[in-house]
Amino acid sequence: MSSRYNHKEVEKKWQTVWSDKKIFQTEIDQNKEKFYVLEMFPYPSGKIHMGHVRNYTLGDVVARYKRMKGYNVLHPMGWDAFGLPAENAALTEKKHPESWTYQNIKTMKNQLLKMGLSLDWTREIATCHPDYYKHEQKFFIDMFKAGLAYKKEAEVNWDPIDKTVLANEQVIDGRGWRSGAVVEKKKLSQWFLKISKYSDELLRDLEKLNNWPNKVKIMQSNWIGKSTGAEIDFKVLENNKKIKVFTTRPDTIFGATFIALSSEHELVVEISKKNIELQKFIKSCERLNPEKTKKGFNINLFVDHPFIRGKKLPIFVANFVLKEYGLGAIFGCPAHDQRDLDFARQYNLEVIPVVKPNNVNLNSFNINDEAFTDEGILINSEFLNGLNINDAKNKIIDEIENKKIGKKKVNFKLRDWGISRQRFWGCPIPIIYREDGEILTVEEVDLPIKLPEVENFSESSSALSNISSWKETVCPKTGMKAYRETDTFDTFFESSWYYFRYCNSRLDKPFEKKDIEYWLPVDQYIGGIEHAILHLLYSRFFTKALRDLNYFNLNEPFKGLFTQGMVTHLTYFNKKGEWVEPKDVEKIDGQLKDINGYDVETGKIEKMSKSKKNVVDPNDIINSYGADTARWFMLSDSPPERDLQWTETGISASFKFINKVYELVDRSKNYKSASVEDFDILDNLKSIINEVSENIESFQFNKSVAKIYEFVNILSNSLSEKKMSEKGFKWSLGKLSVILHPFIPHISEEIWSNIDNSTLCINQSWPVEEVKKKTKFKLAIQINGKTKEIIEIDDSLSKQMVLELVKNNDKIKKNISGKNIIREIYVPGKIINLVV
RNA sequence: GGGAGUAUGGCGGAACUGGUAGACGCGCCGGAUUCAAAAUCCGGUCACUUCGGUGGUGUGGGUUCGAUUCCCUCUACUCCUACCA
Repeated sequence: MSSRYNHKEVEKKWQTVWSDKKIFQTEIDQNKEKFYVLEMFPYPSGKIHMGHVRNYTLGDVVARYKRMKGYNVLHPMGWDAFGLPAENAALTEKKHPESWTYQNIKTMKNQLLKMGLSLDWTREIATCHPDYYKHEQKFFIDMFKAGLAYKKEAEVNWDPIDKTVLANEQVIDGRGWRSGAVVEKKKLSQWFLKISKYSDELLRDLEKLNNWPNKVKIMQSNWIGKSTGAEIDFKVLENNKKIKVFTTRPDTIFGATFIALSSEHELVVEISKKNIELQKFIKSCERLNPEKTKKGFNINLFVDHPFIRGKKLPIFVANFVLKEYGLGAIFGCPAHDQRDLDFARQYNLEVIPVVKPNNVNLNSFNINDEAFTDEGILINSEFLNGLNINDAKNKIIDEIENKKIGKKKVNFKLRDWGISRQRFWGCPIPIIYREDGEILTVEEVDLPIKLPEVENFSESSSALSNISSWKETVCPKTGMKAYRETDTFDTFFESSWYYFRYCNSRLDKPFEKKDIEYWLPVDQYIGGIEHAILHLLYSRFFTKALRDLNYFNLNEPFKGLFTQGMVTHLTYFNKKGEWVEPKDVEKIDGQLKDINGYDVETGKIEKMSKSKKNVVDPNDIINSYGADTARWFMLSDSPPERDLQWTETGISASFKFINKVYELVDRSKNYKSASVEDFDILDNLKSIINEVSENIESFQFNKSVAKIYEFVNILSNSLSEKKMSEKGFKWSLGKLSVILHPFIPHISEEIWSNIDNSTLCINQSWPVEEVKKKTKFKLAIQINGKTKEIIEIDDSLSKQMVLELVKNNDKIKKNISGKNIIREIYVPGKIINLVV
């Protein structure tokens, strides 16, 4: 494609101007309303991908628009710089993860700079820098002192060949990704944060997040998993010990026919010490999927039924009872729980129905292979008989509390957040273990605990526990020998507070309270749906925890959230079934061929990924078409929340548009026109401008784009047919550059500079146009709801006058001749409907 | 199994609280320009049609003067979650 518009030159020029004039550097200004726009910061993996381009383009539209609307906009960027890929790269390249990371940051920053984003780069952060992570070491110490951080045993994935702990993503089909060895579960003592303390608040406050997608709120709410029920004690006959059970269906207690315990229940652990059969059973369950096979082991002990005198229930160890949920123990009521029923049938246990459907006769109701879990009426349940489920629940809970054998209980699925990672490239946990067994937090003056310098990074140095020179230390108080905690933080720790750090990223404290008060919460956060639960939940927790540690007074970090769709691309594969890169595919005589001339077929449209080879490199696109073209394509057609399909025709359409706009401006330089009546045209343009604004406000950028196409088409048409006055045309071009600005800022500045060389387009205020009320409108005439004719009428006409006009219309006359009009419905400004 | 969402031309997608279905872009067709092509510009483009019309928003039904929009049924696809007692 040829063009006189030189995107490389123009884009570079304006990027330099913005940067030289420090346009995007922001400071607190109490006279202006603030607006904090944030996109989820990238992991510095090497180069930016289309997902980043889409994410940051969306954010930039908001940031530039809000700025032109007069807000004091904070729009920062940084790097989520700790993580496993750096360790892997360090192993293969024999370099320190740090140098690999900073190299990537440099490359990716250059790529982002070329996109022309309105970022305040003076606030840039990299979470792997000690000036960043030293503050989170302080947070951890505060949390530890406040009882929010604690240590307990937890399982990790252990690779017996590499003798290393593996992250979940390093375990592929149960095997270590590097060694291929079958991964073992190993128990280690690890650090946890008490997010569960905030379960209720995290759930409740979701309701206040009005500018969050419902989908995300539902996902978080399910994850927190609140359920109300009861805790009930069962007494073991043989030894008088108590088994505590959690249930959401205490109303079915009279249908209880057995007790089931998880293999890690303390009673089971105790018994299994002396019972080899039980040990074998537990071992055999490890390889079973309980969803397919439910297995139990009868330990020949019984409990008393708390409400039925003399009734004994057998106790099983069962593979379908979860150890992490509730109390690791349940009572089985087979008639009203499918899992219990499956289990009962297998071990010939009693099935006693205690709830029957409302409209079914008691005699004709029985349980076969399907448990009855719907609403109904209590039966076979003494004092509960005849009640509905809800009333029965309340009554039995009262009874349980009266008898002091349990209580009403709210249970959450949410587990505490395990933050220990047995890795090198992460933030060290500031704890030392003294030889006398004391666990101490590192003194504040000794922070940061920096990562060690390591030459020739290798497997053996990939965990801090192997670096004894770093690990060994002395207690600063007593001089006793001590060693450091060698676990590092989960990288979600860094991303849980980076949005606070942007307020003043060079400060010696994590942040200043007054800055937080001005800038937070983030008004618009934008990122992928994949962070719906973990990152966003951890950040919400962190905010509440820091609030309780008196850092500030803020309840929620992100006021508005937007989750964008993925960037997808058609896949290609050859006869051998190998994926083929799009750039290697060519259409020859209607047949797709690869570079070797072999036939290629198209596969599904999928998310861009290296493995499917359907990736398009943003760098190539920006180099050959320019940033504006890439941005325009990202914003056209697809609504931001949906997936965007990358196509070659799409990108060239965007390129065409950019050039068309340039040509239009170029051709209009000597525009001369006799004085013409252009009120209608200008009015139309004005209402288009307002619609562009509305669509930006509601995050429907694809609709803004469509409106801008209309705007440009009108201008282009007016130019060739001389429909507008010189003054009107010049006005329109000015407005065009302004409304283009948030989307494609470079060409926008270029056009603006033709109009006014002394100011910048980014500094113009966003237009709000007054559109005169139309005096005429188009009225659709319907017969029985079907449109037959459209006429233009005056606004001031009464219904009677309109009716007369309509009935005298030739076409309508024909349609209604010989028929009776039963009803006439007139909606002014829209339709008139004659019912015949 | 549980939860959420989506379905409109050849394609991506518009249609405000029910009121002219298909805006805008792509593709395709025709024309202009050109020695020719690319690029560019102009026009057309839901289907059927006896050119009067008729049908049409995944399926079937309902409410209404009027339904892409509201209610019910079914189907297909996508995502999340999963023995959560």
